[in-house]
Amino acid sequence: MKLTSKGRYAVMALVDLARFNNINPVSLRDISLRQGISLDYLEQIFSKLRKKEIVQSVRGTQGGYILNKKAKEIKLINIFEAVDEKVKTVQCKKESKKGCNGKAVKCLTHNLWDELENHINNFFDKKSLEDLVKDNSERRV
Amino acid sequence: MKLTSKGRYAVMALVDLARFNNINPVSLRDISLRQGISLDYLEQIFSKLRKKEIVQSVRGTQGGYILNKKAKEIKLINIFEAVDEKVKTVQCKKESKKGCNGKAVKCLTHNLWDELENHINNFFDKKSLEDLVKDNSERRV
DNA sequence: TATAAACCCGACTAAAATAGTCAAGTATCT
DNA sequence: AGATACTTGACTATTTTAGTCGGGTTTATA
Repeated sequence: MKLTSKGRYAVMALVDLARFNNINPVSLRDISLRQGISLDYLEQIFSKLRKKEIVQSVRGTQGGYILNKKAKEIKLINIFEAVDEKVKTVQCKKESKKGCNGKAVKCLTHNLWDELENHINNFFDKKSLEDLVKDNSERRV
Repeated sequence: MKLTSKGRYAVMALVDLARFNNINPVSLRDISLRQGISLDYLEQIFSKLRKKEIVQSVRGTQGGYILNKKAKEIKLINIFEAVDEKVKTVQCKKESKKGCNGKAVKCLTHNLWDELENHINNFFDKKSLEDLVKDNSERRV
């Protein structure tokens, strides 16, 4: 059970962006340099974040990205969903009226995985980008 | 972020085993048939479970596996650990005194991933095999 | 108005992880 | 002796991940 780089990078990049998100847009180049993430990869990630309206882009020289909402209103879950990093605990998600894996009954542990999914998503639901930025500045004092 | 089949199968198989774990050992063949898991794959999984002393094997005809502890004492976390299904949220785990990724500072989100890991492991720590078996028999009433 | 900085987009690919399969055993009950 | 079942290690196909690459388009500014 592991978190992929895509999700991790997305969060790291947005925390970075949020910290510098004053007047001017922040370029991916800067984020790339500060966070050590490949620029090309960042572009892919931000393309998704933009489509889900988490960030806005500003094209042209001096362009970059800005947050599209307040940091407080951007939850981890929104970020992960935007980059297709959902929590998946079972294959048998389609719930075809009956049970899992084509069988007539729910698999023995179906409830467990549902619970686990909720447990994790609950964590992602609570944490906002603002929380992360705060955590970080506090730690530096 | 997803759970792999190995971990999922391990739990499913052990719940199955726990339910039939009366006097006689339970053969992997039976578990394989009941749970729809490849026998060869189950063998790999049980080899690990045995090495970590979660189950005991009984060889020969009428052989199979039995739990090596009470179902109450087997926690999900023990099962996942046994089959190498740990929760990994960061690459930079080696904590080389200083920070992550060879840099001098902890990455912006390091604390977050630690928290997440704890949150998930906490769930795995609490759930025992007994809980799962109970859940299941209650649901059938 | 030319240029460079930056976003935009889709296709491609190497490496790693996953989810098995396969073959050849050994132990034990009947 | 034969069948059942565990034991072990090597092999492999598939999928996913984590990028790379090559071409765009937009816009500030010199």
